[in-house]
Amino acid sequence: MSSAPPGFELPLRLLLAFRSLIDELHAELGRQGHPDIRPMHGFVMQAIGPQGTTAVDLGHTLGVTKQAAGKTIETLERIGYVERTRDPEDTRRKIVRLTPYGMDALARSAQIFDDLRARWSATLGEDRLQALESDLRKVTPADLWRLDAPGWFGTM
Amino acid sequence: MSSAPPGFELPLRLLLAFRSLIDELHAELGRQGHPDIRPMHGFVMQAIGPQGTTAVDLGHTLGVTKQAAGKTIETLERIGYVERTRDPEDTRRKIVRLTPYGMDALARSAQIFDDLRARWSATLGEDRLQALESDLRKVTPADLWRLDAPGWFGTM
DNA sequence: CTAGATAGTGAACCAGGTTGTCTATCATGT
DNA sequence: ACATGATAGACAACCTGGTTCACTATCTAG
Repeated sequence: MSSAPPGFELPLRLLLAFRSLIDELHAELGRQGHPDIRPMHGFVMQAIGPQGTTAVDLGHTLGVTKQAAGKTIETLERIGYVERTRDPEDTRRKIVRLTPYGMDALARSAQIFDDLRARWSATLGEDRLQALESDLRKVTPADLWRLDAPGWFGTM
Repeated sequence: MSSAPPGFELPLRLLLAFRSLIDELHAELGRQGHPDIRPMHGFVMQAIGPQGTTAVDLGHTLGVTKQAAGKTIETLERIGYVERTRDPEDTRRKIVRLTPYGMDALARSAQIFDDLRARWSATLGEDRLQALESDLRKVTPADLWRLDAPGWFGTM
């Protein structure tokens, strides 16, 4: 039986790999006119999506409380990535929508992630990369968004 | 050319995979007498190692300020995982060492990580898992510890 | 023996999470 | 028609784990 590395290397490599993608994303986003965006903003905007959402829904999607979602929305609003409007159908609700600036960030993120994936593909070979993705799918939950990403590392 | 998934799936899967390992580690650690330990504590204790360190060194290893390292050490001391003694060679320095309780947590973590890796190996096949690890090594920095793990997601 | 570097600490601040509480609005059953 | 309960959002107080700035104590070198 060939020697397996110590088990603790695996999680570290996964985190490091994640980090390196995110770091490169944000370095590139900074160069492309989005210097103030931070990792969780990208995830949150991805979760908001083009059609908008509400604080409660967003909290539900991300697995955080509505208050936390509300704070994050406030921040994103302050830096110009989203805007809130009252829902005329239900005046309790406020619809959170990406601004054109936010849409731009989201589109650029998608492009940059594709480019980064292409770089990995060039390094590892597309077949190996697809195998890696396929393997990761086998060991992770189906729902991509329930990652409780914002702050989970600090609080759990 | 066969269809590649959108690039943003990859980082999410990496994070999710990391999370799931860490969550299972801590669920198991909780069952084995370490209910208060939290994700970053494991990393920090791993970084402290059996021979001990100092706040400045630890901060350097983890990529955070010495003050942040000091706070974390304080927390670990409070819950009994490390202890600090003055260095007789240089009375400015305080050597941080794992207590037997801390050693126990570290040993159990290592065992649990090995078990979790074995589970992945059973799910994916040992060859695929080794391929995955090898691929991750190709796209991550060599130094396993420079992950700025504690809180990095919140602050960057 | 003084000047500069280094170890640790404290204070003030920030981000992002939590729980608990409150108001406004919607929806429903009598 | 209206009281009751559920829901959306906001506010406050608090926790963690980061940051910077400032300070003391100690070591090291010229």
